[in-house]
Amino acid sequence: MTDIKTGPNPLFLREEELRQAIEMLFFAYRDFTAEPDQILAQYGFGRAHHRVIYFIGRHPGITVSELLAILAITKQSLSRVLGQLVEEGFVAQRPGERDRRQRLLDLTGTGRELERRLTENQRKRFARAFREAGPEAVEGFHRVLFNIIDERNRGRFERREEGPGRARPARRAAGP
Amino acid sequence: MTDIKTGPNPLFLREEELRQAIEMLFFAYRDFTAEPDQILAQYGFGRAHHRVIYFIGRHPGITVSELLAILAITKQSLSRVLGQLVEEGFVAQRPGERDRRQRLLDLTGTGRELERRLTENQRKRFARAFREAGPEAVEGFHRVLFNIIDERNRGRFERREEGPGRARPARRAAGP
DNA sequence: TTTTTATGTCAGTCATGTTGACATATATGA
DNA sequence: TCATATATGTCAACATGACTGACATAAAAA
Repeated sequence: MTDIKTGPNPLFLREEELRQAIEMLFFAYRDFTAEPDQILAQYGFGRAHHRVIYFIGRHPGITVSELLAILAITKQSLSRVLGQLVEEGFVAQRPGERDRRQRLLDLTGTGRELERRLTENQRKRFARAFREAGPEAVEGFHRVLFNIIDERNRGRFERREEGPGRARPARRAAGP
Repeated sequence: MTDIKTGPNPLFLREEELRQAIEMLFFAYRDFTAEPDQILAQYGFGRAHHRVIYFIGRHPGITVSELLAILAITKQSLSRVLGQLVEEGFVAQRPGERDRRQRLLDLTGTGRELERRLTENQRKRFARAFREAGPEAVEGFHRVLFNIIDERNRGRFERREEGPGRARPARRAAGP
């Protein structure tokens, strides 16, 4: 029943390693969002505004549905936040060209400015962490975090080694 | 003004790498908490309850102040959540021995059970991610995430290579 | 004995999510 | 062309988990 010759129980070590990972993710996420949250508060905005600004900046001309799909919130939730951003001049909208029901979203100058200010903070935090941890650690970080994400959400981080324009075939559901 | 001979602008690549990291953290955290959130909902609890249960399980006999320090929320916020957990029999309290003002907190059997159920989910997710990414990646993940956390919160993750009981000297504030 | 500390409580507010129901304009297919 | 589906918006109500501010109590410490 009892291991002989082994020092501390390896199952315990594994358990401890996993708990450390869980806690690190908790503290990292909290510290990672704290400073942007403070900046946002100056504008009367919250973290939800940051997410909207971020993804519009990342995907100029994104539609409302696409944004909803990324954020995975209800349209009612988005509407409040997005409405404020439009009204206060951080986000501009224009009708879709092929489909005029769509609202295509873009950041205004002011919006880009705020986006830069918010994201620069988080970029710098990662830049520092990457620098201090070294390039191999960065690769490892990427690999682990990629596997933490639900499979259905990994598409945007897929490494494309294939030639351009070559759509990757849909991954089969796990199985033989 | 324009780089000759270099392919894609390396500054752009770096920017892209940093943005990917930012987004991965967002999606990972969301997916990581989604399943426990669903379990909690069955009990009428939320993520805040999970955090309280988790840290009481991790530090049996923890005081209210210590818990507040870890969670970094106000006592009013904690009080609601903790109150429910006590009332519904997931957390037990006893007065401190040396200081009878203190409330020492422990999980009950039911509490431990729920804690296990919640955390097992997250542990498994990390176990799978670690397995698929490999041990070197795990080390890298740890190094990067450690550096993402605010310095003042890193203590709990410090690798202690020194002998037991040997307190590590406080790190000097950066500077010459 | 006075002051500080650990904790609790009441009351109100805010940000961000939810559900459900219904409205409108446009696109698309039979 | 007409019917249906889609993209989006809006109103209303509610839940969670944070916040601030003010005040209360018991026990420890000076």
